Amino acid sequence: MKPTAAPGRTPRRAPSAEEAAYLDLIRTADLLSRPVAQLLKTVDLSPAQYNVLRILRGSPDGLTCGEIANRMITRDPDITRLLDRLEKRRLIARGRDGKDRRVVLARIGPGGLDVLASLDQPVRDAHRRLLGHLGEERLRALAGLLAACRGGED
Amino acid sequence: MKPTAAPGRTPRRAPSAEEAAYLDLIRTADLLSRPVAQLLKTVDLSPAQYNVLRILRGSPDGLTCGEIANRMITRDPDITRLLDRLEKRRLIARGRDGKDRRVVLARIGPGGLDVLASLDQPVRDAHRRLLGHLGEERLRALAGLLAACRGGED
DNA sequence: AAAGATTGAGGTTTCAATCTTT
DNA sequence: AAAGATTGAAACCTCAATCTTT
Repeated sequence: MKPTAAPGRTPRRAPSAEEAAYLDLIRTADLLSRPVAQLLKTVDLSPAQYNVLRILRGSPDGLTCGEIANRMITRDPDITRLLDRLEKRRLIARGRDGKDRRVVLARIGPGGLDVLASLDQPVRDAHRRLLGHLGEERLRALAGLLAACRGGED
Repeated sequence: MKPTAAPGRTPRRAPSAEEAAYLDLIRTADLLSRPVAQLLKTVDLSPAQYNVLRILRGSPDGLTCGEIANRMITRDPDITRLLDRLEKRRLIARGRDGKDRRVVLARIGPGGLDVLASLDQPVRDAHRRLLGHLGEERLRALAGLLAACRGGED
């Protein structure tokens, strides 16, 4: 008996392994990022803003826009206005550098450190809740495969 | 000799395996989705719009907003305006259902099918270019791990 | 001219509130 | 009242053009 499609469903060629993995990857990232974004929203931070704060916490001497852009986990073509919003809330401070007056150094402030501190444990909990059931071994296998994905042509 | 941090870099506790995998996942999804989004932009489609068209191609009898939302690879809380834009370009058509006049059925049109047809090969090529170097075995392992990720608490 | 950052304009996303039909 | 879809307002993202300093 030949395979039959569900009603109203046009059968198409089987998806390639590449396409299947690609879709799984996007879908999974979206699914897992959502609860974290929800958590961040309780303190009115977008994932990108949170990412910037964590980057700046790691470099208390301050970083230029370009350096921040390089370290972002997600590409962002408008660091300026991202920093604008954080500065308006006094979570960070900005200033021109003394030597090269083209560059602007962004630094995290006490307010930013406080917000981050209040999020550290909840974020860790969320990660564990979302991925802890995989166990260390599979998590490392996953990390390895993802690194291999990023080593492709593009 | 005790481990020393890079200049200006505040050392922090080693990230948990969950956090590392989480960040890798988000980063990788962003990185891989970008070239595809670029390709779609050549025909003025966003990834979400492309996703809707593919979903509708699979169901020529039409689907309700709710059904479309369920099948989206990425969650979208505003299917209405997504469809608005596609309808304005005559890639899809919409109409109220006869029986239950609350529901709106969206159907793909000839224009939408044409755009999709023009994209099928380039999209396949992009997937292969991005992920083909992994090989079938690792791709399947990846798909399995991603499925396990989605089977978590949330 | 090039590097670094900012601004303007348009489209998109998001939440919540609303409208319509059951 | 509940399900299904639409609308309003505000924040956000993106591209290209601009400004400033080297």
